[in-house]
Amino acid sequence: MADDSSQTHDTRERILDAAIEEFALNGFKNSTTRAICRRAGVNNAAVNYHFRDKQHLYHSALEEALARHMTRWVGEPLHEGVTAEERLFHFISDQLTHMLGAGSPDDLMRIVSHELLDPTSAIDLFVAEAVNVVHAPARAIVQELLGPEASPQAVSDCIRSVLAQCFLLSHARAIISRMEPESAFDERSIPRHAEHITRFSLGGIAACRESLAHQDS
Amino acid sequence: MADDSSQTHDTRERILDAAIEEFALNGFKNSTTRAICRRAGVNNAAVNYHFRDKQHLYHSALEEALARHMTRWVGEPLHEGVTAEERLFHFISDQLTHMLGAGSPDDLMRIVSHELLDPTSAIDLFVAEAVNVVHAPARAIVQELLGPEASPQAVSDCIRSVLAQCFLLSHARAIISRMEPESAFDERSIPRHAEHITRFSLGGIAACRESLAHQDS
Amino acid sequence: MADDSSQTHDTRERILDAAIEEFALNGFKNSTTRAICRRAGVNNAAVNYHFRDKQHLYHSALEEALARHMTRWVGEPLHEGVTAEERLFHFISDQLTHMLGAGSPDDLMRIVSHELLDPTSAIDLFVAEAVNVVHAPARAIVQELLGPEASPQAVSDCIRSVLAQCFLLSHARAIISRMEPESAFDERSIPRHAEHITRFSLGGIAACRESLAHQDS
Amino acid sequence: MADDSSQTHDTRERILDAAIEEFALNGFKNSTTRAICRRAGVNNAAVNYHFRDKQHLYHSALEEALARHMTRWVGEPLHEGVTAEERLFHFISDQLTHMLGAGSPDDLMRIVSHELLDPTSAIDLFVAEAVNVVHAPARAIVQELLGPEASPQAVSDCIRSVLAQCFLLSHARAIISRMEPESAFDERSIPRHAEHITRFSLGGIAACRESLAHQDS
DNA sequence: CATGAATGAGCCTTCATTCAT
DNA sequence: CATGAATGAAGGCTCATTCAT
Repeated sequence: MADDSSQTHDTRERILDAAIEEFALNGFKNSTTRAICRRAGVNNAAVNYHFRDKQHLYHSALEEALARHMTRWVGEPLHEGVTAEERLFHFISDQLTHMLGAGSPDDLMRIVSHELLDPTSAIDLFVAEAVNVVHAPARAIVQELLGPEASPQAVSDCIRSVLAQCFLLSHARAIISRMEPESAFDERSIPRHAEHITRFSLGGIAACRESLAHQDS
Repeated sequence: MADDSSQTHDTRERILDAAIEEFALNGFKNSTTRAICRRAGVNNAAVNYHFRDKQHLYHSALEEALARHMTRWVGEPLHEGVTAEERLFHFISDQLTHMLGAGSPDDLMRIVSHELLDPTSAIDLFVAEAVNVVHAPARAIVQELLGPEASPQAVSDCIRSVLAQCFLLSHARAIISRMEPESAFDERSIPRHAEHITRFSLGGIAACRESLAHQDS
Repeated sequence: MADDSSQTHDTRERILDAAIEEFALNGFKNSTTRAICRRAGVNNAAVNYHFRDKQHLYHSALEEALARHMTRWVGEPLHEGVTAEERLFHFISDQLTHMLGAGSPDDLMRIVSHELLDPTSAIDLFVAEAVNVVHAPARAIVQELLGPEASPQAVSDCIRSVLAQCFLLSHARAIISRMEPESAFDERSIPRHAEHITRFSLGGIAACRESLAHQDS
Repeated sequence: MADDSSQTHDTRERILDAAIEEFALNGFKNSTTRAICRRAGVNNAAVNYHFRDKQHLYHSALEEALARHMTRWVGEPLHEGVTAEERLFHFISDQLTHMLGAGSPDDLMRIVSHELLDPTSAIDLFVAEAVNVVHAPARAIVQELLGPEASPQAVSDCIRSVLAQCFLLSHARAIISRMEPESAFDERSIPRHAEHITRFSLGGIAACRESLAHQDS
């Protein structure tokens, strides 16, 4: 009976779960409320009752997915005295873990990808989140590596270069795994990728720092 | 008769043109044969008559788009005696031009992105093209920069790091332009981005080369 | 307890108020219980709770509207010694006031109009009311004007002719105001219309009286 | 086979027929395209294919109903030398015939009534038709009866009084037949009603003429 | 060779109603 | 006494496809 009541009452929750999965699979327009309701095991009209609209359901689903992502992302602050290089490695590992790790983070990435292809008003949610949760910590690390005189522009360029490498692994998986079947793509390969990206990025940032130094003098 | 055949060819061709643009904009499922036919100025039934199916039209459109892209990508081989650094810069500039440049190349990128999200059998076409047209020249350059002893694995990792930076600019445009409105994103900004990516990548590759050296010894 | 009962009564009453307005505006089928409940500020299920049904609510609303109309229509009996002509003018003015005057009388007219188009069993309520409240006084006046020998048939014909002129102003307002934008249609124009209708009707009744006289002789 | 082809090809026509009947019965909002298509024996999507929209179907149906009405309304011009009184009787008989006569004219009247209760943009069609086909001939007759000095306002008032009596018979049929069951309402009663309305109206117009004369002097 | 006409499936939404609390 | 939650039915519309010509 406890099971029954819990099963009965969280219709809203179940719709959100189903919506996140469905929107991740097919994007906004290609997802159907019917499929979402079927997946959630509720009546078709429930979507309109609880969320007014397919649009509003989408927004609610995005916010929910982001919220879940944030709670999981504890972002354990590194101990004092850790070098910027080590923090960069940690940051990259975190990114890869959240992008490639099993479970719903992948849903969020797919939703982002759909938004990138077909931006709706919801994309602003991601921009805000990206700025606060990803860009801010990255900026601290990269600024330290580039030196205090590095312009915001230069820092942004390097952050993009770092994130791009993480992002590609998640986004182009379909092609990469076809081109290089030998490079495994499961969770166990994350450290290997993190190492390469860190090494490559440290070299890249160092090169940029040198270039800036020459430019100034 | 010449008139008739040219007219016939025109219809098919016009549908293909329209389909490429439409599929690039909206992906496969979100594109409607109606919109394609309206854009092409032909009857709704023409798609089914000439291509049997929406699916078959999609595949034909992809092949056509790829073919056009290949013919345009003459890939003028660089003169002998050019340093690997210069060739890398050229390669990156080419990539950015084809990804960000106005016109149909962007169409192809969008189609690729859609395929990455929702792979169909058509994705193999892109894999083959990526290997032949993009990866092969990149491999030559990076191998030279990494040194002859660098393993294929190491080379692939670096190629990915380079391409990732190009790809992000094209794919995450929607977010980047919202996060950094100051960084222009038109064709004129390509040289600036190419310079940064080249510098960053050269530094990264150098770091990887050093690491390999240490590892070996 | 007094508080509770007044609260209860309030809910039912508020639903009735809202229902009358809504049914007047949109008729039975085009009115939604949702809109009624929203307007009344009560829960959606309240309609079914208090009135079992949309149908039953409709009948209750009609009865309520009629009852309110009756209490308002005190029909102040004219002083003795007033001529039939003056009483006719008064009668016509009354009709126009109740048909065109602002406020709920108009609601009742609209409900009647809807019933005329789509008669339900509720129409009998209106027939009874029309006979008692409208037709009876009119009959007295017209009979006096037509003369005592006038047949009920002749009297009914003339009553219809008089009422028709009043009714048209209320019912065809949408067309008339478009055809003759200059003739104002607010409450202030009632006397002007009443004068014309009275004059026209007196002439018409006189003509009928003459005709009856010729027929008899 | 001739039957089959004629049956097959006039889908548009059959939809229009069904739409006129359905809209006459239920008005615009309460009519469903499904019911119309069922009645017409065609697919649900046929409405959208042939008329784009429920709205556009409505307009097309109105225009068709009006056109049919016009062709039937041959309006045989009266011979010269006919008195205005006789022409008025003819006019009123025509109106009653078209309002009460069997067949589709009733459909048109019901659509008009629905429009009067819930005006849409389509009401302008009726206004135009009313002006041209009904008001213009009536104005000629009434002006002659009222005398050349009668103001347009006075003429309009009398026209309304005449038309109101015709209109009531068609519109309030549901109540009248309940109040006076003895007065038959079929086509055979038209002459009797026409006679009364003519007599009443001639008397009314005469009274107005006298009043105008007094006013002037 | 090509097309106008027609169709069945499916989508999003609204509505009146019911039920458990 | 009253309500939030949930539902089945239905409605307008779009889409890819087929068919007769």
